Amino acid sequence: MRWASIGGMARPPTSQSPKAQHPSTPGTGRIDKRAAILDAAFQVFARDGYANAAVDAIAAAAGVAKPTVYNHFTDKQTLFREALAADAERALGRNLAVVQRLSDGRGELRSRLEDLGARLIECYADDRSVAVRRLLCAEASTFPEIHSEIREQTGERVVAALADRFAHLVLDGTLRECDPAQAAEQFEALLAGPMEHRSRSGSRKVSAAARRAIAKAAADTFIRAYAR
Amino acid sequence: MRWASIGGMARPPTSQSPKAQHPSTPGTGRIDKRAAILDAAFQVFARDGYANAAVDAIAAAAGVAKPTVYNHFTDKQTLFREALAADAERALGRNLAVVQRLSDGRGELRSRLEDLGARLIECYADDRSVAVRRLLCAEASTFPEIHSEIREQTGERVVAALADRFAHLVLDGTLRECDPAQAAEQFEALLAGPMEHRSRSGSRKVSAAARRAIAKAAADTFIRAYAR
Amino acid sequence: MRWASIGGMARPPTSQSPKAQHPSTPGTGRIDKRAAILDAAFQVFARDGYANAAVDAIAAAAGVAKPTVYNHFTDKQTLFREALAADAERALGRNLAVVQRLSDGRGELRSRLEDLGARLIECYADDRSVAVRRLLCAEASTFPEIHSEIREQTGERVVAALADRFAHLVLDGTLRECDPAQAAEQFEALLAGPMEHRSRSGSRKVSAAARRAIAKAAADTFIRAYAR
Amino acid sequence: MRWASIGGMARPPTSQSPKAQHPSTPGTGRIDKRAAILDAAFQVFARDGYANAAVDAIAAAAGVAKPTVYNHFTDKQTLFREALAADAERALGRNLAVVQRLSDGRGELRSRLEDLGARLIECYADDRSVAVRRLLCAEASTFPEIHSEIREQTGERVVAALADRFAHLVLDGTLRECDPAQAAEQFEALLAGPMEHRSRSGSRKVSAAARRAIAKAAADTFIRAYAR
DNA sequence: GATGAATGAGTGTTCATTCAT
DNA sequence: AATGAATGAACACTCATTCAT
Repeated sequence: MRWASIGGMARPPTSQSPKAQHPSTPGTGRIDKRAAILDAAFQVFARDGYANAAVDAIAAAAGVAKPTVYNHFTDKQTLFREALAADAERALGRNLAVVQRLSDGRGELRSRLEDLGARLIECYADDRSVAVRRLLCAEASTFPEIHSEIREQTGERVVAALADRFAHLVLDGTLRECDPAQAAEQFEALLAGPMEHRSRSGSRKVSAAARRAIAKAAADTFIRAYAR
Repeated sequence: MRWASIGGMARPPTSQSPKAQHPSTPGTGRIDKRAAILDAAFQVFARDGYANAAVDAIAAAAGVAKPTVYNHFTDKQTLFREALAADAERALGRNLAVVQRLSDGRGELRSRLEDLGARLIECYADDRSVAVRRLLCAEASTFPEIHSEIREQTGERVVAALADRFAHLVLDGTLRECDPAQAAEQFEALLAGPMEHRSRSGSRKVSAAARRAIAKAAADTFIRAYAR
Repeated sequence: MRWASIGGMARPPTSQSPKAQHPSTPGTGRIDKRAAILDAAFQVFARDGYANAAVDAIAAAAGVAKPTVYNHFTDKQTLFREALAADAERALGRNLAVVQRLSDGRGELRSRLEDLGARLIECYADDRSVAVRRLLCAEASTFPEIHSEIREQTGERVVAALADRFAHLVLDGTLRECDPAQAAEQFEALLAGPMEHRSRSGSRKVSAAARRAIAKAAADTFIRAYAR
Repeated sequence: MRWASIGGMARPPTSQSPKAQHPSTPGTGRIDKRAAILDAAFQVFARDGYANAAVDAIAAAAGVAKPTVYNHFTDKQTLFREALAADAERALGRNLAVVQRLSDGRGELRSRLEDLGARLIECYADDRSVAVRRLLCAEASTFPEIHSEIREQTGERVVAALADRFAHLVLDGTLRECDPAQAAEQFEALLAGPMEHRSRSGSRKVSAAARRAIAKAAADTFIRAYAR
């Protein structure tokens, strides 16, 4: 999945009023703050973009003083990198779990692919996912390394996992002889491309029905092209 | 085409030394300057992103003084919008011309699709194209209207033109009964998705061979799925 | 004179209310501002030291906005350098004029030396002189070049001028055969050393009587050591 | 002595790895730390100046945590004062010892003065001495009291001791009738002035030969002016 | 119409200082 | 007594934007 791979689940509501909250478990304070900052950073970066995101705003959102941010992360850049990475990690797990289902599924190929597609689209449409793609794309020239890192940690691995599933399906005769990597890449494209198109790069919501239709169409085209 | 639609041709070498150049035709000076500013703006925005692009830098690149920029374009935002729009217009023509070839072509379906795919990928890989996609994506939340405007002027119309071609192919029996719009959307996705993947959102070059392979694979899958 | 060479005259009262003052001579505005900034910078640096001097404060003192300061001088460092240099130039003239008097004087050697000493001490005790020495000394390790530059432009040349006068006095038999450079260095030391001592590096005033006494003592010792 | 009076001896190598060193005598730990901090503070202040010296850096250099510094010294200011005072105390001893030699010496006046001068110049040229003078001068307006305190503890007393020696020399007829305090002040000036000049306020080294020459010249002038 | 100069608002970053442990 | 973590206050520097010419 180009970007679908970077899905995200709703993050736990961390940043509470800093004074009101006396950390339940002593010693967790540091970690709490670090997590709160990462989370706030992600939200602010997502909302304002890298350049427009004020560290002040991030600190405020995290319920922390500005220097505390710099205490945990040396730089605005570093904070950016780590915030994205943290989110990417969460997303990776979610995406891989979805792909795994393909092998576990017992049903007919078509329904299994439709289901897989629908779930990957869900990941792709997730707000945090959209935000990460935007940020990565926007800062691709400023932070080329981030882009590579995160993509390798997520997108690559998801497509690879997908390719692995397809390879099995080739072996057991469900799919025709083909390059599983290419098949995976195309399956992902058939999901993400139309979604990107319809959602206008994530700037408008796509109805559940439309999402389902995209998954159906992708599965249909894929089966026509690859099923034995 | 999601973004491939926004291809660009090399723009004419505009920004010359401001003092050295005395506009040949008197009265053209204003227009010259306006064009020079638009061009410089595009380059600087493309290089630095919206937020990081200094109006100073744009003015310098255009060989004008900063207030001159503000005389022609009220805002940095306006300048951004117009610079992108100017580029999009150029790109649209190029893309439509490419799509038109599909109907003119006389050869076999496969080779015509491969050719079309290769040319669209060329548009997609063009530096200015990449830059526009990046900028649109990056500022999608800041300027949602821009995104829609430009997409409608370019992407939409290109996919529509493609759908129109496919509709003809359905009528003449080359393609099976299907929704031409969906077919167009998917064909575009099969080209753009893998390109985006391989080029890491345009941050690394994709070899000509690889591009050709993507076009071939897209045509192959498309034919298997849609040819009668 | 070690530092006495860097005397200063009261600078003309430049920085007036910026709004109230419409530059009498049109076109002088830029220069006015530049001078006002230099002057304000000197005062603030002198009062607070380099590190503690806020550019904000300098701008305010000059009746200018902060960016205007950066418009005229790229850096805080540059501003510092130029402010000191500007002052040093003024001081040099004053010191050289004083030394020149030695040759013009017609009276007895002792009274001429006492007079010279007293005038050099006046230069040395000048507030701006004290400030420059402090700043140079304080930032000697941060801006080693400044130190050299200014010293060469001032201190060196004053001692050299003094040596030149003494050389003449050797030739006309007023002073015994000796190294005029060394004599100049020592004469300066006999003035500046006790002044530095008594004024506690310029942090307390030395009475006019005490200053006169120092000059007298220096002249006396010098004559005993060097007069024929 | 203006500043020559503030000489320094190499301070014992205090700051060891804080963890590795378990104070041999229990209970000495506090004192060890205090000394380590003072020493580190001196070094950092000397290197960076007062304003630029980070308490962080001092703590690190001393192998302690920042709050430990604040436990021992309430303020950055206090730390500064005490660090300078500690160094001054060491220097005083050294300088007085040098002056004492004048009376013990048995040789001819000239050689004794030359020797005294050379030794005082040695003190004056010492790195820590140079640093202290710089710091005192730099912060003279910020901490006027420090300046007085330290000068009284060192400079004053050294000049006084010198004056005392000279008084004896007047009594035993070696020197002519004169004000011994003034003689002392001038002798010191003849040493320190040229040194300051030649070393460009301590920012470049002065060769041993040049130092010797300065001492010789000072002794010569002094003898011409004050010997019977 | 074009410009040199000026500015108000804001940004990232640092530092002396203080709690809670 | 010593520390890790947190903070409020500043500060250098930049930028989009506007006058006066």
